[in-house]
Amino acid sequence: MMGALCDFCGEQRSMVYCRSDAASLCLSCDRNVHSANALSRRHTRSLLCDRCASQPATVRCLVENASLCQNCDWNGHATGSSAAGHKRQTINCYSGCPSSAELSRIWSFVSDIPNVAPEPNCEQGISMMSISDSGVSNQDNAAGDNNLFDIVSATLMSDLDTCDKPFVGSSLGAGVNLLPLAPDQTAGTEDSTTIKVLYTPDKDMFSKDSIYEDFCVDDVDLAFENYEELFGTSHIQMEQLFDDAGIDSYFEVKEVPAGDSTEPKLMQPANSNAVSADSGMSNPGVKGDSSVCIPPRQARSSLSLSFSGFTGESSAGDHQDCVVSSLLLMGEPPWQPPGPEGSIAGGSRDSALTRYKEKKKRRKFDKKIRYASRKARADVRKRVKGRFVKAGEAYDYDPLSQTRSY
DNA sequence: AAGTTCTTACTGACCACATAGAATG
DNA sequence: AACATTCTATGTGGTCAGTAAGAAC
Repeated sequence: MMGALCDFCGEQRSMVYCRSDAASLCLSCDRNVHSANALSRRHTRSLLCDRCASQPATVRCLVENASLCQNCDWNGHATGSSAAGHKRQTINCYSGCPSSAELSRIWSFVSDIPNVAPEPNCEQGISMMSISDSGVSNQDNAAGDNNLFDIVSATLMSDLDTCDKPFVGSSLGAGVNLLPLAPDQTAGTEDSTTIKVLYTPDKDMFSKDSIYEDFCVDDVDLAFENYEELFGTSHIQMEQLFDDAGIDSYFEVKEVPAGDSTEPKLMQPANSNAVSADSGMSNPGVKGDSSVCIPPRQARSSLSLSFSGFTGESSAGDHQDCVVSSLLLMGEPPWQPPGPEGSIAGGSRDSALTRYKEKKKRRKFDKKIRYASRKARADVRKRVKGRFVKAGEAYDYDPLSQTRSY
């Protein structure tokens, strides 16, 4: 473990990473911050990567005895390297206010978990994301605590050595497909919109010419939780994706000359959104024309409905879940079988990626948490009707105790 | 079809205060 | 030029009032 300090107290060694807060925290501050209110308790956290100490670890290398984020794992265990065969174990995310004993249970490989007692007012204990052999399920459905990125990242990283998972084709070359389970596949879950993530056994996804090398590895962190870096935007910039040149500017959808057979036409985003299409949800805000300007919140609502099982996290994070998912899905035609005929021509995709990267550099950032410390303080500040009150004055809402003074 | 009422969704202002950054000594 | 101190502007989240749009009658 590297010696990065807690973003909150700046004193203790950080051990866990909270995606919602984009902060590395020691266990003590993790407990304090995430017991502040019901919302913060739903933040999903994971161990910090031992290698880069800046990203959440998703896998434990049993050979190196190190917790690694997706990026470090993929870099360190690249196909063809001597470390490629290392046995690895998925690291679970958690939410709530777990005690040190509970953390020890899910992170049995970590020997030095400090003794941290759960907050007395934290009635909600640990909620752990679990990985099943056939996919992923969330045991805490009642809490509405699903988190797409935990599920995606956890499953993506699980069992790299034994890629015998069910396979569903992908036009992105390989990787992750987000597919709504058929009713008969959702045994044990009551939510028919549960998303099952399937890891494809195509190890060529790491190859030099793979789209992934361009799209994920060298440009951004592979982890889905880095969607903000990947797309350089939060949900608030969703409209930006649709205005300007629109989403089309990222993935070629222009009509091409009939004679140009090397430039395949991609499906319109609205039609290519496999999840929304298959969810059976109507989407009044989205018409066939992808350039239609959708009011931001309406667009988010529609997308959220499509991912109704994934509305946990904080206000920003949950919507971002939907955004990135839909973008990923919109960027690829659904349900295509693997192989050359199912993948997008490299030239078109490369140009799209080039444009994406250029636009990413130009993009402006609006709403974004710039100071985690300020957010942390605002999260625990007493209020009257939502307004901050002076210390010592009467308040009607205390995020820490969730009690009202009158 | 036109007008009124009701419902729903969305936006921006408000508050205290720690702190980043600028200004000054 | 380098450092210390003081001052100013900024950012943070929950709630509410105001507004707009759509539905119902």
